[in-house]
Amino acid sequence: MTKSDRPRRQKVTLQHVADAANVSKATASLALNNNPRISESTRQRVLEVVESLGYVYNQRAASLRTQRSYTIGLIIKDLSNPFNAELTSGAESQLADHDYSLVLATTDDDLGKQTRMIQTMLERDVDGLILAPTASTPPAALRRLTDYCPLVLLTPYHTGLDVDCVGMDDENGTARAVEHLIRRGHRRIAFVGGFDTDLTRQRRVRSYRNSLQRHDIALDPALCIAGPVSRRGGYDAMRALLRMPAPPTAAYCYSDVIAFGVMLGLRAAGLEAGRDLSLIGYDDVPEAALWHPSLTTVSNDPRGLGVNAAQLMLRRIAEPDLPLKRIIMPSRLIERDTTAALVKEPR
Amino acid sequence: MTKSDRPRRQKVTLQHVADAANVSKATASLALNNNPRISESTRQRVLEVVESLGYVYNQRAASLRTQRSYTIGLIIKDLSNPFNAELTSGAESQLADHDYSLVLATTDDDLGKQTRMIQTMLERDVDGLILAPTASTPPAALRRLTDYCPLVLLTPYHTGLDVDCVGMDDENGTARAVEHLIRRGHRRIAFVGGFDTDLTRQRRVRSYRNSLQRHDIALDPALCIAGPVSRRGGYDAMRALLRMPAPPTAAYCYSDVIAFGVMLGLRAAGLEAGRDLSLIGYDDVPEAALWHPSLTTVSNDPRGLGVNAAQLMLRRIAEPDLPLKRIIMPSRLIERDTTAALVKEPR
DNA sequence: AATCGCTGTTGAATCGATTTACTCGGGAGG
DNA sequence: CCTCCCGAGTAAATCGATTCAACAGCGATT
Repeated sequence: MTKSDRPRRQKVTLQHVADAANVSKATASLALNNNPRISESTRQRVLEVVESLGYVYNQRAASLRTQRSYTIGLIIKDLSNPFNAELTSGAESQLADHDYSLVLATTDDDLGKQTRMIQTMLERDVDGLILAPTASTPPAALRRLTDYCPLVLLTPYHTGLDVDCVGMDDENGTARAVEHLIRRGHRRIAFVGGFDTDLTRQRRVRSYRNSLQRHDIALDPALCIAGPVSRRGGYDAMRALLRMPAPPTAAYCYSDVIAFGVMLGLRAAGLEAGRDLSLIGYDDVPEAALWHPSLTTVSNDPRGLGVNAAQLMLRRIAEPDLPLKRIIMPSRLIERDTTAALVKEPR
Repeated sequence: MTKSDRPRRQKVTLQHVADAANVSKATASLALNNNPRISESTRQRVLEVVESLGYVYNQRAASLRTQRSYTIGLIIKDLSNPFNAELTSGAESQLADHDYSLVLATTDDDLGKQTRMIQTMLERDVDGLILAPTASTPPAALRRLTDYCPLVLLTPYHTGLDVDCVGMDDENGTARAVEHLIRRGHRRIAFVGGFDTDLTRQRRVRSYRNSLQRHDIALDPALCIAGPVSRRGGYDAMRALLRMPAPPTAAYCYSDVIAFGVMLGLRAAGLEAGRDLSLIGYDDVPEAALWHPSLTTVSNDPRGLGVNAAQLMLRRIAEPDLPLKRIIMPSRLIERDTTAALVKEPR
């Protein structure tokens, strides 16, 4: 048996509907669009024919005339990352609520692939593009892009471009975490994980340094460790830190997964987070609450990020002349057991 | 400052390109499509003009004539689930490799929303639809759908329809897990988590029962516990099991997250998985290897599932008359610490 | 009876590409 | 010298909708 046994049905067009309902194509179109100039009886007749013929509206054909595709492109680095999956999920449901479809593409953080995907999106004629640009994206390319379609960037980074942005508040989230540690009496606080090419990390490191300096704590470059964003990365970093002559008493990690690795590294040395070292992660992934001991972390709302990006895009499409908007999503510190009082509260 | 300061540029069409290159629209089109009838010098001239005017090809307009949109729809239940995120990621990259775009929609496992999303996809005129149908989907609806576009179902369930399918091998995965426990001497083996409306769970429960019967172990319905797919669900189920007069000595869980809950439930009673109860999960999520003790689990390849679904769709589009194909992805058992020998190996 | 206004409908142009059938000038073959 | 063919290019139809100016009826007004 092959699929050809039952051939695909011939496509039913508006012309067929019009013929069957004994009206013109124009009338059929207006009827389906609930135009008040069409009488109720005619509209009903058209609707009945639509039903009986199994007509499906061809948005693609219509968009040629209307110049709107009701389609938004989303370009992210990858979907394997739960953060991005949540973000995408939020954007998708927000768009679906407004009858827009989501076209998805990933770049694997590769500029060449990003360029190709942007091109594809423009050829697909999306009504707007939501883009998480790779770090190496030249600002000129983004500016040029705004000539072709509305753009929303997923970054809090102020590029000096007049482009709508939605991003996380890395600065404040970091400041809150580091100051929490300082308030508990810590002076030697490590920053663990991530690579310096990452814009998000650059922002967090900057804020980490500022917080220390605000409290007159000398910076020790050796306490800022770069490495892969994985458990392994955290594990290795912790082992290295423990070999130092004066190991840190607290660590602030670029992400929760790194923090988990740090905890494993500690445990391998017979130490425990919370008791022997205060630890804070970033992201508040579900395991953070369930790990033992539970992880203090900075909470993000990736889904909210996606929702906001989609909302902003829809607003921009509806009112192109609205002033620029830059949304920074707040972060908050979730206090759990890895920062239970190690050193007594001062005073 | 408002966005209107720099107005969007007027769209450049093929007609503009043709005019600027002093050729007809037809010639311009043929040149861009590398048609051999167009001389090399003319082709070059057209390409130069394309570059200088910043022309972008309008796939949407072209598709009206060619009847191909180079777009595939993917409808899943939700993206928050890492399994689905991986699946989507696999499908997207496979499609991108063949210059197809992915249009994504989610149903939240709601039949009404699924119906609406299918309708939207058809209106968007996708070249094919990959669908993870909700359990309550009437087979007739799926059959009707095949009249409108090529369809690939994400399910191993044999619906009796002549539709291409890609699914996981729940039966074998389950059999392997349960027989592993039986071989280690267990007789009272619980099945934990999920609800009976879920087709995947139905298949696993069936296989679980078959395995027990094959080894002449009497079924105890009280050992099969339904509940939410969450840590909480696993926790509550385990507490209930421990209150039984004769608690099970092993548990097979519908998913890893449930297994994590079971471990927490055990721990709350002063017991430990691996030592006091053998435990197997399903999915092999990344934490499974890192939890303490590490979790024995059935490994799936969700990304491979997505890749296969996309491949099958592309093949179907290329050769509509190919025989039906039903791909079952193999599962394998990953042995870790939660099934370390509790009872001595028999013999 | 001529005019007006109103309602409901329609013919035709349009969106931006593809594709078919045709033109045109020049060289090969008889 | 006439025909035929060939290579290079083009005019026009087409895909399936939207949209607007125009237009039939028809009852009411003058």
